[in-house]
Amino acid sequence: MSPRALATRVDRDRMTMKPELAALITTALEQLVSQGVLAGLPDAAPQIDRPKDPSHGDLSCNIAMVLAKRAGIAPRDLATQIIDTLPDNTLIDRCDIAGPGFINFFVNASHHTGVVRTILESGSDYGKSDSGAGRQVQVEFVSANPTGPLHVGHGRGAAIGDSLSRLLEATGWSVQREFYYNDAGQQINNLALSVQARGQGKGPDHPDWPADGYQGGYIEDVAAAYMAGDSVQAADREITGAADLDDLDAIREFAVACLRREQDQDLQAFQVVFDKYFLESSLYDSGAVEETVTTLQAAGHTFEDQDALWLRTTDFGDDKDRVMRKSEGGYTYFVPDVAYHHNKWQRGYQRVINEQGADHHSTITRVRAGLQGLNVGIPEGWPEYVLHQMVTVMREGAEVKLSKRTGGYVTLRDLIDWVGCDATRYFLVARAPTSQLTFDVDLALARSNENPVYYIQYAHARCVSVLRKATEIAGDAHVSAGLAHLARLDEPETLSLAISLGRFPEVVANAAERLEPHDVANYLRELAADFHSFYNAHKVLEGVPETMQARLALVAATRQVIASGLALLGVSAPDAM
RNA sequence: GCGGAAUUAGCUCAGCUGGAUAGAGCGCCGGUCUACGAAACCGGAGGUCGCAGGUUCGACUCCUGCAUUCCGCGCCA
Repeated sequence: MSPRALATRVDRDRMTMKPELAALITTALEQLVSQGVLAGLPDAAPQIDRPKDPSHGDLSCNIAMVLAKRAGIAPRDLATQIIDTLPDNTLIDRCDIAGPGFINFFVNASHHTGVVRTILESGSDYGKSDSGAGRQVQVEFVSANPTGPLHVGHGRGAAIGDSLSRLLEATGWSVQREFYYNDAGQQINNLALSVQARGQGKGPDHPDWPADGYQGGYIEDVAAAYMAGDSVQAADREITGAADLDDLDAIREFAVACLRREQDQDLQAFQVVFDKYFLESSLYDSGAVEETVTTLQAAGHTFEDQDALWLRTTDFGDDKDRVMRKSEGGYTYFVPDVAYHHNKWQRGYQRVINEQGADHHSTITRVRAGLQGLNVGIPEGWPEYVLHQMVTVMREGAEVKLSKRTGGYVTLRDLIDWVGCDATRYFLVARAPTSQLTFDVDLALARSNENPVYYIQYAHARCVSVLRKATEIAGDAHVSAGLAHLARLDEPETLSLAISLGRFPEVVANAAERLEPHDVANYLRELAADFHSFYNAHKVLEGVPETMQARLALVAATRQVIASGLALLGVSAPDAM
């Protein structure tokens, strides 16, 4: 029977250990309050930790120390009273009081091994929760300008943003992934001028080369395609090169289509899919930009100075006021930005997360200020931001600064070509976004446990290999049969693997809550290590049948959790390597 | 100068809303296959958590100051 088939069984109590214990302790505290020992309950639920040292039990609680002072009782004495008052239960085998007043709980082994049943019954649903309750959240990420191929920074944004989206989905949110296309600003004119210049045979060294022209080799490709009358499929329409170097509008349209297509192909190779592409130009077409300006003026947050129109962002915490409309008449970028975010709000997204490079940090205050100025009820901290720091690429001990395609920055495509999609995604998401990231190409290519991607994927392949072998020996009934013998999973390596499997729902919930997907990457590394230790210590396909069956069930559960965890990172879980 | 981020073992990094003797991989030293995949495992050495104060039962974690590195600071996006 497959794990899928098992999932039809009665839905078990999926409550994890921490809240279960917290409830027991709260009951005890209520009892102590009614006995007059305590004056009242604490404000928050008791804090339950997993101690690092196994001799401190499976779970520990500091509540006695927290309440001791207010109760006028020594922490250790209060701990004793809490333990004595704890209701009867099957979760806890015994408790200790340790150090200054920690209560250490030793969980009944059947609760550890029982997770195997839960995992096999839940299948890919194991680890998911519904804390999001189906609420909508929009995640905007990548949002690169269509002026060149995606660089490694966009890659990091793509990896983090997509993984965040997956985490939010796993915790019950309804997620919309959006890409904002800056197709209307000055940089697009520079793009068109650059293509025009290339079409005229000029290079960056030519005296008439545009001032802020794009110098990458890809511009030559675009110019050549334009002159050859090639057709480019971009989003919903097809653009054909007009081959007319005087028609700047035609060049612009064609060039944007070319680069947009290239970015789409990069994202496809990176396994990232967006629900919506939002075009900046549409904000001008719909009048939303004008409307934003009018609204801000009407609200009295603007002033004119030196022929320019300014927004008094200092009223909303900015360190200086910002120009909205330049003296030459055009708008600065942040006006459409405000209009865009207002549009998100109007679309009903009460929660919006923007994932961007930290070099855009200064826009946060500005955009939020503009939104506050609109006075339409948008909360001060809206939208949320996740900022990632820079990525540098190392290869053979030296920083890589050049890319063939761009002549400059290293592209996402370069990384995918060098190390593959899986390794690229893993490495770009495995560090805290706030940390600068060094992408070591040689490490990502290594096929040993110095490379976490292969280490984790290898653990998955090993699981599959053992399960396959077991099926060859005696069909596929072993796994389900093992559920009756989980008590045999009692060796230290086996139990610690089971305990790690039991942590998965906490890890997912916590990573989603904190918007930090790298927690999942770290967890998987540890889980794989636990599995490899178990695997080396105990032969699965030997010994008495009941033990073998129980271990097979454990292996099947491990395979499921590794696969589910990797899926949250957008990394594949191969059956063989 | 202002704002943001960072500073933990030789290297690359974890450290969950403050919790017990600060963890992992690599590298280094030493072990484990007539094989359920050794792409693995086991053991050892290695740290004043940038510095100095403060908060408290308790600080890598919170607060203040300082130092260093990175990123922003345009009528660019």
